[in-house]
Amino acid sequence: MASSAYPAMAAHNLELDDLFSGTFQSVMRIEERALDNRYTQGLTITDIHTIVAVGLYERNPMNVCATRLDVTLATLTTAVNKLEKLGYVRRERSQEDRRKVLLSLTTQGRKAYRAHLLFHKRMISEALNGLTSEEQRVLAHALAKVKSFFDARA
Amino acid sequence: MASSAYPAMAAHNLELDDLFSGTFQSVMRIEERALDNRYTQGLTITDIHTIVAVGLYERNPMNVCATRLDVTLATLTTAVNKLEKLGYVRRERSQEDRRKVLLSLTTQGRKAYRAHLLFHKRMISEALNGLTSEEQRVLAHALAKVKSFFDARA
DNA sequence: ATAAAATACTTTGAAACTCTAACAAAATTA
DNA sequence: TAATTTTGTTAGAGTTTCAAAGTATTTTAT
Repeated sequence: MASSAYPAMAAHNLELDDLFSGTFQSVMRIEERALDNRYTQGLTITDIHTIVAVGLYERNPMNVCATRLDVTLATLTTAVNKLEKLGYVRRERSQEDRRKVLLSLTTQGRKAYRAHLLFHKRMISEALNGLTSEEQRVLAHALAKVKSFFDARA
Repeated sequence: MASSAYPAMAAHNLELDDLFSGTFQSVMRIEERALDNRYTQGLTITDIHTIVAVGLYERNPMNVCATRLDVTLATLTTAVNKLEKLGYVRRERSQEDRRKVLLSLTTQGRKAYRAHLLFHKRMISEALNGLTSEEQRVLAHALAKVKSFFDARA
């Protein structure tokens, strides 16, 4: 299961760089496995990300969702084609601006959203159980820092 | 640039769960942008991961590299086809066991490896500039714990 | 010793995800 | 009102991945 693709070392010798890559990959793998849920059956990680980008109780134009996902409109169109056919996402023409296609989640789509979110929260909170609250604080602080650093140059 | 696809919140309100997803995506995006380096031109993230899995001064059978990457042999075969053609990776039949194909990096492959590694280290160290070394220690410890938690159920 | 099974890898064919470029429709601007 | 911009879809192609079938080599069991 290839914990990290980088040479194996004792945990205390792993540098932060390797830890970040490794941890993220591990989380991703687990996330994929959680998709045989009753509410997310037959969906891929990409589908879930699309559902999340549509938003729980929002009606967003393609535009907005594509930006959230950092993909082109063409990509989102095909993604939505699938999810609309499967009954997770709804398409409506905007009345104010008839160029726009507004996306929203169906009831089934909201169930999938919540199932994924719940799983995610549970995973993370279990994983963090072993940490002291000091460790949790530092971890949150560091992650926020790393993220904002990267976002600043994106 | 879609920092996270999840609703925007102030950094201090972000939960660890969102931080993980968000940070991960941000790092990935930046990592991709760093690939127009002199030594990594024309390579994708996947290619870099493959190069890393081959190892700097190792001669590993396909088998081992595929496991490190958590992909099938078929997948690795096509990946190596490309990298061999481009001159980053070398294939040799093992003399001890002629079923085995041993992979190693060419000089060019090692340059790409080092360029990527350097970039990565620099990114992370810059990003963590604001943390005290004590905080960095705690962070490393916390990440290692989280990672091992996830690996245990992979 | 040799037949059967296992191992290591490649090839083939297909699916998922992505993009660019060309197109169409509606709204805005000149 | 004509030109431009915005919003989205379609068409065509590239990349990455896998499962299944096939090849070559080694190991195991008889």
